[in-house]
Amino acid sequence: MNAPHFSTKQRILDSAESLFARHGFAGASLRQVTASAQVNLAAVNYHFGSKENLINEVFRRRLDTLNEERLAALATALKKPQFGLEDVLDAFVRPALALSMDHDGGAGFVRVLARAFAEHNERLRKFLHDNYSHVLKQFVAAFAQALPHLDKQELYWRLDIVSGALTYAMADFGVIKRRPGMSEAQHRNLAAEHLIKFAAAGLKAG
Amino acid sequence: MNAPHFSTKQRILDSAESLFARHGFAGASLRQVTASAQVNLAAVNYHFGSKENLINEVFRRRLDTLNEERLAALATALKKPQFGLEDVLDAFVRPALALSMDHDGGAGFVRVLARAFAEHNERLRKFLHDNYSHVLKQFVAAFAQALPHLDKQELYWRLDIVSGALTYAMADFGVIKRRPGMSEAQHRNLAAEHLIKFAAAGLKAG
DNA sequence: CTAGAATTCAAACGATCGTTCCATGCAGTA
DNA sequence: TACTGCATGGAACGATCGTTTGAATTCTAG
Repeated sequence: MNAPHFSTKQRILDSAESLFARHGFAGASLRQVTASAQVNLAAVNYHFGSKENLINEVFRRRLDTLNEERLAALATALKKPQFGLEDVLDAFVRPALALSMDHDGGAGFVRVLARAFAEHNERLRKFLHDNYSHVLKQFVAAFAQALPHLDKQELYWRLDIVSGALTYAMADFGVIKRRPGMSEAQHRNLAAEHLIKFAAAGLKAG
Repeated sequence: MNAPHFSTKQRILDSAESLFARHGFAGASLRQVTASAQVNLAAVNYHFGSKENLINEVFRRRLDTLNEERLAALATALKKPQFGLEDVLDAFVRPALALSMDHDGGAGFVRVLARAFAEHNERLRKFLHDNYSHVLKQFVAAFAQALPHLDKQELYWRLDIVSGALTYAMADFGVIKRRPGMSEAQHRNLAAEHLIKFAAAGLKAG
């Protein structure tokens, strides 16, 4: 399935991402992963140490760039003389949406992300918190600035719903068929508009 | 953990629900389930035939009554001279929200439900479709009536986001602490209002 | 009370899990 | 050419998986 001219590590990561998306972290075995990647079984423990560490690296590979893109987009949005809620949401949604429509595996990763949400795995949450909590913090601050009428507890509560909804929606993006005669870029823009409009309306409501 | 004066089947279902919520369907073994239920390992295959059938029965036990309550609430809402979007959403959300705040295991089941959403398991989806598609149909018809300005494709698209968002939100309800000095019933009502307001705003937006 | 059905039990089945070991292949260096 | 390092190979480790078996036990109807 995977071309042999990529490195062993990369092919393992690609196969792991795809199989974790389809069968979950516990449901996909290292034998399935290495068979799909066409590498030896022992290669996983040689290159990654353990299955759990492989899971972490699957996340790190995508989240490093994804969160950089998000922070860059947020910084751009904050430079606007008067930025609004939609600008903050756009900075959060659009990079992930682009990833979810990526052809070389990114779509699978967003489904892995949705699984991680549902898992509530303690070690996985610790890993994500240790590595990416600064991103969440900056966005919470920006949301608080754009939604001054919400107290902190109410804001957290609504952001929790929004992030869950967005993750779920983006994970299903591969399933939803786009209208005939519409390019993929158009479809992505339309989807982003819907998501942002939807989330903004919910956040502002009340 | 489980009182021994309940039937073997019921104790297995209780333990399975709790462990599936915490570790997933593949992650929770039948040995963990039967140990927690304090029954013999073979009891699962004796009473349920297989692990997969046990999973189905975990869903059936809660969804039978949950969907009955939803349909009853929807029928009541439709009797109103002019029902609105919020009434339909209320009929959908409130029974599930009550379950998610139930003390005897219902809270765990909603997390199981969120997992099923993320799983995209084919056999599980078939089971849910075979048993409860008529409920979804009635709600879609009611939503279409309350949102006449949305075409069918747009409605499906938004309902997909809404149901995913609501499931995620309700699954996390156990985590969110209620304000001090507020009764649980008050907290549930407040949460229902927030969810409905949030979902309604998103559905009506644009 | 007893025969027969229903249930529980300990034990084991083969399969598969993550992990480990050690030999082998293959660079680049002295 | 011999040595050294990393990388890969096949094979096996002990543990655990879902499932099955057959005997022991409990329940129930006549």
